[in-house]
Amino acid sequence: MVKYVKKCPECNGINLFWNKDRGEVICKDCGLVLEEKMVDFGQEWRDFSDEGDESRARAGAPSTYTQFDQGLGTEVGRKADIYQLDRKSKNKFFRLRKWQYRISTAIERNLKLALAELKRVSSYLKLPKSVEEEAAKIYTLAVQRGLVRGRSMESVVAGALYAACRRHEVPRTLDELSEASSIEKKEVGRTYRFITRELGINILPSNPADYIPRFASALKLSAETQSRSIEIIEKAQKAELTSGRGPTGIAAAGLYVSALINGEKRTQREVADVAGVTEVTIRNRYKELLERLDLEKEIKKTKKKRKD
DNA sequence: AAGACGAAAGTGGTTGA
DNA sequence: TCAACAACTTTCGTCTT
Repeated sequence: MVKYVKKCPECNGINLFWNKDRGEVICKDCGLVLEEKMVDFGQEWRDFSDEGDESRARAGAPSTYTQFDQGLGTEVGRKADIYQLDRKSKNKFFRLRKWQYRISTAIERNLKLALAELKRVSSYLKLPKSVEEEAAKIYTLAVQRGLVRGRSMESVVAGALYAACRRHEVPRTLDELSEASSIEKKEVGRTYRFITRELGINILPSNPADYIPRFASALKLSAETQSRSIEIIEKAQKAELTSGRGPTGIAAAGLYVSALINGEKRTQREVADVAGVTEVTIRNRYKELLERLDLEKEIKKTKKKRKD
């Protein structure tokens, strides 16, 4: 596999490799396999590596996005390469190398800092490693596409983490991301939307049920209450009470009702605080749930029981 | 007195002309 | 680009437990 100094037309990533045996060029960032004929363009595709280097078997650490350069470095040429060049080419060569150096060091410095921040926020939120990796990947793509320009590095990190959480179905609220990264909630949401749109990823609305375990444990509710609230949410989804609504509000209302039914009452205030919505939103969802899912009987039942 | 309820006005984002 | 719009919030007064 030979590394090219050329950007991927799909994701604009710089990690393109030419597999000589197969005659394919593969982008390590988006997995795109470029058409063979692109290789034939010859001069467009500059190969700065020397053969011997690459044909040697290489066994290294697995490539990872949380390392700032994925464990792979790019360099324009070596000293040995230039002996065969005339003066003009030499100048060109040095110019190129200077630029390559400037660009790559700037990007690498940024990535180093950003990934440190990313790790900090991620561990603060106790996110799984897989999410951290995904976020690092998203951030790396964002940097390569120049999406960080005009935005603070921290907010892009927060946005990338938020996106990664959603893709792995371990959603955190914007409030939590905001608190962990000390970026305003609005800003996190804004950059999240921006980078997901620009990178063309994701866009599947998060499932309210994904929030239940975390909210429930924060409120010290029993496992029965948890599973009951998930049932309620599933019913609500079938009754089309969930589309267009904020998932956290639905999760909060479901949890509130099931707590009532199981005689583990929490105030609307408590649930609202944990879920990061207001009491009003809980009330609205709660009302809809009662109307459409006739849960009133069940609540009355538990009320009677408590009297006994 | 605390919690639940609901009306009214304001905010930020989406959508469609 | 702008206005209408839906969801959610803030605030506040009233009712219930």
